[in-house]
Amino acid sequence: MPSQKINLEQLIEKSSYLFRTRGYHYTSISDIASYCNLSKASVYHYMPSKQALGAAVIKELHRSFRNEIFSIAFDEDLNPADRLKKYARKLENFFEDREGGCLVGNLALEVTGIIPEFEKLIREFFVEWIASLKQLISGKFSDQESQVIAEETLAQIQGALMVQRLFSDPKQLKRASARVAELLD
Amino acid sequence: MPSQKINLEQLIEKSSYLFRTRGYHYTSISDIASYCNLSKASVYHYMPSKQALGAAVIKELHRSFRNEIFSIAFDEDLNPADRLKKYARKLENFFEDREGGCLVGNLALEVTGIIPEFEKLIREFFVEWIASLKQLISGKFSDQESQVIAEETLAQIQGALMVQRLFSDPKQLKRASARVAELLD
Amino acid sequence: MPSQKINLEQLIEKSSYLFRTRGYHYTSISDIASYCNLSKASVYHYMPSKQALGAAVIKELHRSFRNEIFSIAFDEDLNPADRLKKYARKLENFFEDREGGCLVGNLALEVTGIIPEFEKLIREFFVEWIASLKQLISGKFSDQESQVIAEETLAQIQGALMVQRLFSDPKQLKRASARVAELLD
Amino acid sequence: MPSQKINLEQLIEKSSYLFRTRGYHYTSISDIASYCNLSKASVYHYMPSKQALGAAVIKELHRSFRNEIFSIAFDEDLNPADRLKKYARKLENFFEDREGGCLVGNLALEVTGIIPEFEKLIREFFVEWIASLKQLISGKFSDQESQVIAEETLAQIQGALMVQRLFSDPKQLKRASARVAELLD
DNA sequence: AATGAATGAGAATTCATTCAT
DNA sequence: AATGAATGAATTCTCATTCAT
Repeated sequence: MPSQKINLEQLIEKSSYLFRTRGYHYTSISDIASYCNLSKASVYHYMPSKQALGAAVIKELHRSFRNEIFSIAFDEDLNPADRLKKYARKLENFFEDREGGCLVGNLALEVTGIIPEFEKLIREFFVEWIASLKQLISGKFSDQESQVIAEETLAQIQGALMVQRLFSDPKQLKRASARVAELLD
Repeated sequence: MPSQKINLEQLIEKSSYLFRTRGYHYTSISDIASYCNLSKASVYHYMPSKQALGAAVIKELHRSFRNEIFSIAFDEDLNPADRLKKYARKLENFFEDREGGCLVGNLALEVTGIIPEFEKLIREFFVEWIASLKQLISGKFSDQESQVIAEETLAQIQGALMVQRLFSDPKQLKRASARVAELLD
Repeated sequence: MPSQKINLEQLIEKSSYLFRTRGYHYTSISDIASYCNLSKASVYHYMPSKQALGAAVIKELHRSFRNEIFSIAFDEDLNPADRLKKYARKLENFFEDREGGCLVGNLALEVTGIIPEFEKLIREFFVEWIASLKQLISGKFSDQESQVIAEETLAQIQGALMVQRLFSDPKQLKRASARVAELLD
Repeated sequence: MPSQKINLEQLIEKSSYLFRTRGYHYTSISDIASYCNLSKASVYHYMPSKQALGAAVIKELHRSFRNEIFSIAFDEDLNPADRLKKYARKLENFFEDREGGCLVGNLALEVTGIIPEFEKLIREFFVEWIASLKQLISGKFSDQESQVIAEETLAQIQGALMVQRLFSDPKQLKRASARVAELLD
C-alpha cells in the first residue's frame, strides 16, 4: 500500500521514544517498525541503518535542546537572572512528561565504549550543554569556576534524572532545576 | 579434564567487569566465557541463566559497598566529621581505578523498565546508599532535609560518574566526593 | 517530472556492464537503478523483472556478436583466410576494453542449473558461436573434425577470458585469438 | 540433541558440492544447513562466517588437487612421458563424476572483483596449477614457451569444463585431457 | 567440573517487486 | 515516464540455553 504512512520526522520521534524508554540495544528495528505501523523493510526506506537512525535521533534531540533551552543562555533580550529562571523552567518542562528521562544520558551509559559515533555526538551535546550553563553564570564567576559549576550542574541534572527514573519520582528533576535557578544566588 | 578452572566468586567478578564496561545486553555469555577462559556451557555450571548472573553481580556489588562504604556511616568508633571524611575518601577510592564507572548506575539506565528483577535490586542498592548518606548528616539536618540532601548527593555522584566516563575525566568524581566531604560544613 | 532520462537500449547496455563485471546475483536492481540515475521503480518501466532484463542483456549481446563477429564467417566477399583473420581480429577487439570478460561465459558458470531460461539463451549463443567457428574452417576439415575444433576453440577463448580476468592479464585473449587466426595453417 | 551429526571435514565437503553446483551467492547458509541436516546456527559452530567456509572449501580443494594431481608433475619415480599420461588421466578422473565442473573455475567467474579473499586463493590455486603443467613439459620447451603452453592448457581445461557443464557433454573434458596427454608429442 | 555439539528465536539488513501519484 | 513509499521473503549472523559425555 504505497500511500505515505509516516515521514522521517515522525520516525525519528517515535524511535526517540523507544530508544529513550527501552534503550538502544534492546529496541529492535522490528520494535520500531511495529510501533510505527510499518514493516521492517520500510524503516530502511527512511534510514540506511539502525546506527544512522540512532545518530539522527541524538542529533534531533541536540537540535531541539539547542533551540529550546541552550539558546536561552545567550538571549540578549533577558537579564542574567531572568535567563537563569527561564532556563531552569524550560529544562524542567522539557523532561516533565518525557517518560524515560534523558535519551542522551541514557545512551551515554549504554554506548560509551561501544559505539564511538554515538559517544562523539553525546559528547558534543554535553559540551554545548555545559557551555550554556557556563554562559548563564559567567557574570558572577571566573571562567574556571563557572566551568566547574557548569559540569557539576550537568552531573546533578543527569543524576537526578537517573534517580527519578528508577524510583518514578518526579521530585528529583524539580529539585535539580531548582538548584539551577539558584545558581546566581 | 574436570580440574576447576574458576570459582563462582571469580566468575562474578569477571562478569562484573564486563557488565560494567560494556553493558548488560552487549555482554554475551560467550564474551564472559572467553574472558574467563571457559566454554559457554561451563558458565551454566555456576549460574542457571544470564539474568541470575546479572543479579548475582549486582548483589555482590551491593554487599561489598555495604561492607566497605555504607558501614562507615554507622561506625560508632568515629565522630560524624571523621565518618564523612572516611566515607568520601573510600568512595573516591572505590571508583578510582574502576573502568566503566558504577555498574549499578550504568545498569539503572540500561535495564529500568526492561528487567524488573534488576530494577528492584538496583533500587534496594540505591535506597541503602541514600540511607547511609542520610545517616552521615543526620546530626545536622532534619530527617526531611537530610533525605533530600542524600538523594541529591547520590544523584551528584552518579551524574559525575556519567560525565567522567564520557569524557574520560577523573576530576568529576573527585569533585563529587569533595562535595560529600563538605556535607557537614 | 516525466522527461525521458534513459531508453531501453541504454538500460540494457548499462545492465550488461554491471552483470558482466559483478555477476547477475550480485547486481541488484538497486545497483542498476543508481548506475542509470533512475529510481528502482523506473527500471520496472522498461523491464517487467530482473530475469527479463537479464535475458534481454544476453539476447542483445548475442545479436551484436552475430552482427559483428559471427557474420564474418559467412561473408561471401572474403576468402576463407581473410575471414579467419578478420574474425580473430574482431574477436580480440570486442573484448579488448570490455572489463569483466565475456558476460555470457561469466553467466554460464553463475546460472547453469539455477536459471533455466538463461541457460537456454546461453546455449543458443554458444551453439551459434561454435557454428561460426566451424564455418570458418569448413573448407579444410570434415564436418566432424571441424565441430571438435570449433568446440575446443570456443573453450580456449572462454578459458583465456577467465584466466585473463583473474590475473588482469590481457595477453591471454590475445594468444587465444592468435590461435584462432592460425586455424587454417 | 547434542550428539555429533557432522564434522568439519564433512561440512566442507558438502558445502563444496553446493558451491560448485549452485554457486557461492546462490547457496545460502540455510541451504547448507539443511543439506547437512543441521540447523543454521550449527553451521556457525564449525565456521565463523560464510566467507570463511567458502575460503575453507577452496583451500581444501587446492590441497586435494596438490596431493592428487599437481604432485604427479614432480614425481621423480616416473619419466616425463609417464608423468604426463598419469596427470592427464587423474585430471580426467577428478572431474569425471564431479557434477558442476570445477569449483574454483566457477568461483573465479563469480567472485572476481567481488570477494578479494577468494580471488587471491583462486589465483594461488591457478598459479600452482600452471606451475605443475609447466613442470610436466619443462624438458621439451624453454621456460618462456612452457609458461605460455601451461597457461593455454589451463585455459583449455577450464573452458572445456564450462562448455561441458552448459551442454552436459562429458566429451569436452575428455578431449582437453587428451590434449594434455599429447603435450610432449 | 568442563565442554563440544546443537538449536530456536530473533537480530540487522537486502532485495525484487508493486502501486498510487 | 518517473518515482517515493511500502513490503514479504530471504539472508547472514548472534545469542541464551540445553544436554550427552
